[in-house]
Amino acid sequence: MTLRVVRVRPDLPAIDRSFDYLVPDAIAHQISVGTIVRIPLHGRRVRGWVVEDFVQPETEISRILPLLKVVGAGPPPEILDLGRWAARRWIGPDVSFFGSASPPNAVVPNAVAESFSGGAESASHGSSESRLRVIAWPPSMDRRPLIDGLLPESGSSIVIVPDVGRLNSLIKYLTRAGRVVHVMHATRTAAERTLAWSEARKGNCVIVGGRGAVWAPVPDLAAMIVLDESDDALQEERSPTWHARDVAIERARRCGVACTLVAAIPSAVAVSLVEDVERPERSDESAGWARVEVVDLREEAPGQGLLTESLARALHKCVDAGERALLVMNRKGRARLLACGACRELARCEGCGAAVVEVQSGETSAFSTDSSAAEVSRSLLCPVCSTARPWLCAGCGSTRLRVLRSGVSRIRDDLAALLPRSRVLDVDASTDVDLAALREADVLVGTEAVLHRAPRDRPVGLVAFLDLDQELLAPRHRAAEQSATLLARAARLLGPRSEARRLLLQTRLPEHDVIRAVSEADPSIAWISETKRRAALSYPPFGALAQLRGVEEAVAYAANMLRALPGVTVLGPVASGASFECLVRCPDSEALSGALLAVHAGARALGRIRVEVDPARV
DNA sequence: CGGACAAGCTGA
DNA sequence: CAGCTTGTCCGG
Repeated sequence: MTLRVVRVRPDLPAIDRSFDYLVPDAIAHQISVGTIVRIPLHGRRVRGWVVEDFVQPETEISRILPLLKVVGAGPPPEILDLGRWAARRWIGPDVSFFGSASPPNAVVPNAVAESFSGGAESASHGSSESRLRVIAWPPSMDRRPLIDGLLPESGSSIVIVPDVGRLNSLIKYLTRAGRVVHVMHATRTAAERTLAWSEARKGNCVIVGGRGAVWAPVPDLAAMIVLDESDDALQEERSPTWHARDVAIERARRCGVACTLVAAIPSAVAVSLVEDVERPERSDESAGWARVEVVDLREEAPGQGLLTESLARALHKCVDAGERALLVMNRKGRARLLACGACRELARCEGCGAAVVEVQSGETSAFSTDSSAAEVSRSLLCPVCSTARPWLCAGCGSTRLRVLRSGVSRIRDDLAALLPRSRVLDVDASTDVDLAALREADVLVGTEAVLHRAPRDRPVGLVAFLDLDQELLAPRHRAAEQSATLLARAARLLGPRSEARRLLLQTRLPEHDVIRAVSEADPSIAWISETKRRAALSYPPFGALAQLRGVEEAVAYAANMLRALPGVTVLGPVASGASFECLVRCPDSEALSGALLAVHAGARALGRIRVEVDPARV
């Protein structure tokens, strides 16, 4: 009788290798590739994944220890492979992907006889429909029938949805259509996610979830659908910065099944993957976008700040109709930049010279129904060195300070004055505002979080971006696409085109292609111009980007090594706060992975380097 | 990662 | 030279 030996990858990201273990007879029937086990390693007991079965051990059999126990079922072999692909693509440890593909709690493993013997996925359920489609679907056009139509009758499908808010109506719809739906979403409890994972393993179902759902262990994948494909929520923020859209495309390709990407304004990456972007009939398309009103800030009377005449008019109309208004503004706090009304001196810190900001004592209530702001005591604070200063000009001593740039809470007060009978509430992602308070509010003002947090109890009659240029011109290469996604989300809240409801955009760039695309209900204007821009810069999809960050020596060393490689362009390193960073560009992501992996091992000796492939900022 | 063991710094 | 820090190695 020969001893059964398995190769196990320990769940220790810093260890870049696997180890062999003996399989005790008592648990032999529960072990297969993917099974999560507990192993003894260097005096510790750690979790790991069986990555190979029936191996010929490399070390003497006498030194091999037995597995301690079976923790539970893990990802099927083909998902481990997909995880390895992602690990290379985004330069991360394979175990971080194995973790994403595993249930949060233990799942009883199948007996070996039951388990789907390898390649179940490769037995294509999608038949000849193995193709990639990109659909530009207007934000307010019901996409549920579209999705239902994309789901094959047999086999399992995975639907990735970044926007949790839309999840429930989709689930209800599909369930009513007779589908067996399981939800795999980070907002669910561990027990619920574990249950969905083990149900997915049985196949013949529809998995609906956030980005983590691309790893669902369905054995009979037949269709992959990614909704709001251009939404940044599909990308993991922490390294490895994997993107669910790209994993979905790869998984579908490997299984030979159809993959469909849907977005109001598809990303340049998505558009580059297909011959033609599919769109609804022109009349349906324009009906699916809210009416847009562009306010050219250059033509507005000076001194009124962001509360323009047009905005005031739209607000009154919305509030009078009993509908809710959402105002988006990405500057936090009160006045961010002040100047003396008498001598025009910029209000700066006497210590370090940084621009001081306005703070108020006794600033508490989220509601403000009056605007007796004069009675609130105001002072100045340096955001750099925290030096406080009284509310007066350092140059001439005048107390008449003029606001050059105002923040959310300042606008909230001005709105309260403009709409004395309405409740104005400011919202941001950090503060906890309870649902009751949100429901009572007639006007919500804050960062883009207002678009996510607005309750659905009342129709939204107005969404206004007070300073859209903040988004359009943000110093990130994806700024235009991010703005487009934001505008599409706003348009969705407003519903189909109607005379009354509108999307109001305040800007100094009324001719910007993202604004034109939205106001003309023609998303191609945005993706064509974005594609041109990317091509000119050799940015994705016309090249691959990564950002390296870490201590100076390590980044400098890596940058020099990379520069020496053919086809690699390196910008930097430059100091960024306490650390250093550089930008690496390659003709394609395979070349980028190859270059980074070649350098990574050597650079690690000099100190930790954080690698961000497809960085969202920069 | 985290323990083991080796080589380096300090102090009375 | 004990006693502690810092570095390098390695795991079945």
